[in-house]
Amino acid sequence: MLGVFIKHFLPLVSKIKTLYSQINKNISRYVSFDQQELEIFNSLLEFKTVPKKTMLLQEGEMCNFEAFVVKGCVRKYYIDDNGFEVILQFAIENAWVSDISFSIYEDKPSRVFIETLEDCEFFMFSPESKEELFRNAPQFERAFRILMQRSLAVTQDRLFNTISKTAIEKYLEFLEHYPTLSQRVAQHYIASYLGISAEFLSKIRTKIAKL
Amino acid sequence: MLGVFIKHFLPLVSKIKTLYSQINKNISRYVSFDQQELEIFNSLLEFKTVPKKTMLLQEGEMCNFEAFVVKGCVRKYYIDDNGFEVILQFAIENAWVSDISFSIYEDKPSRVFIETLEDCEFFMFSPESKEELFRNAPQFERAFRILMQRSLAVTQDRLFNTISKTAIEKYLEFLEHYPTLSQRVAQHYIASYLGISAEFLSKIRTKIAKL
DNA sequence: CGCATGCATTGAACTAGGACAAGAAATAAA
DNA sequence: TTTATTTCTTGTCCTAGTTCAATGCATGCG
Repeated sequence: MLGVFIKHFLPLVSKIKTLYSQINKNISRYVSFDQQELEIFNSLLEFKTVPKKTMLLQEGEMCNFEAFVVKGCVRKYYIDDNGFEVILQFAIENAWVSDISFSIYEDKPSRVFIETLEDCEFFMFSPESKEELFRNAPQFERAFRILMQRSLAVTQDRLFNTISKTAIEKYLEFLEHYPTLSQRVAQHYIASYLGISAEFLSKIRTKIAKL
Repeated sequence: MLGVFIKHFLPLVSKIKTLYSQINKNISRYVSFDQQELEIFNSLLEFKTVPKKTMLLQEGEMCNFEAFVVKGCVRKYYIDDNGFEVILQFAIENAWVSDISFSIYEDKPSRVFIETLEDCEFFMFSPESKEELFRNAPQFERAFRILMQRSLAVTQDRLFNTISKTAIEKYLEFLEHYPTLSQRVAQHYIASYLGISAEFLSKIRTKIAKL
């Protein structure tokens, strides 16, 4: 009996500890928290395992989570008027994904989809838990403000690139910026992220390879 | 003596009151504050009048302000590798402008310029004042987080449009979204904002006019 | 007032990137 | 292993948008 406990339960406890320390490290990046605050935070998170090719959010639904990617890879995308997918974000280890856009144009339903591309592990955070967190440990308000601010900076930078750079430049910059991602996800997803057609990306790649 | 006071000073006091109520209304949009909190907030703001065509921020400088536009219009823009301006934001009455990007790639100097397009009135907010505000009235952390969140949603939406829509669609959507702006700023600025050439925007406009 | 500088328009030639189609390669499924 | 499905490549033709003039129109400014 004790043997079973040691063999199965202890490693699990140890894994969970590692997972919490992963997200705690992330949230403490710009604001430092004491042990008690982190425990409040951790108690409000829900750990979740999701197989690949699973939809976390469908068009028109209300997004009732913020997800921290412990492991795996997801894409967040829109579908435009002609039925084309436009990928807004890849989220891999230690990134956050959620849809915040619904709050803007309250009348229009959100067109955002969020889908896992690999088997994933998440910490999920509901709006209610978030409110409770802010009530019990107001310092987190600050941490989330800074996270938001960084996302905004990244998005602005990407907007600038999208407007001012050629397809080749965008692709090279993508490779530099997300070196592992080109191995992990299909080319046509990268094309969709860069705002170019899959065929053209392929042509770019052969051109680059010939240099 | 009293006559002078009544004639000059009282109207000024009244104007200042109106100005404060304008920014207070804006900051209270998603979080409500009591009178005392608003007074702390107001005491940390600096009111500033700036003539048109003035640079508030130059490339490479550190952005040491967040500006609330009381009156007037400014543009925030990057310059790309070929020397072309790309306008990231127009800020008019009741909008905030600042450069938050410097915090991301700490090594590279910021390429952002902020310039007034009309005679402007601002409330300026320094990073130090902001910290002091958060210390003395932590509720503001929340308000600024939500402002950030809205900016992010707007920017994401714009990124999506930039990628997925044609120039005509983008222009029509711009007109709908910022109806007054097309009267207030030069066409080529709007073209730069939409990510198209000034000539092509002109062609689009004549095409639209003929319908 | 005339002049200069910036702004909008129009046209002609050009190009980056898209759309479509058809095959090759790779991955999954059976 | 064979088959099926998805992904990647390559070629041809096509178009949205650019670039580079040249010209007319404003607007400010000495």
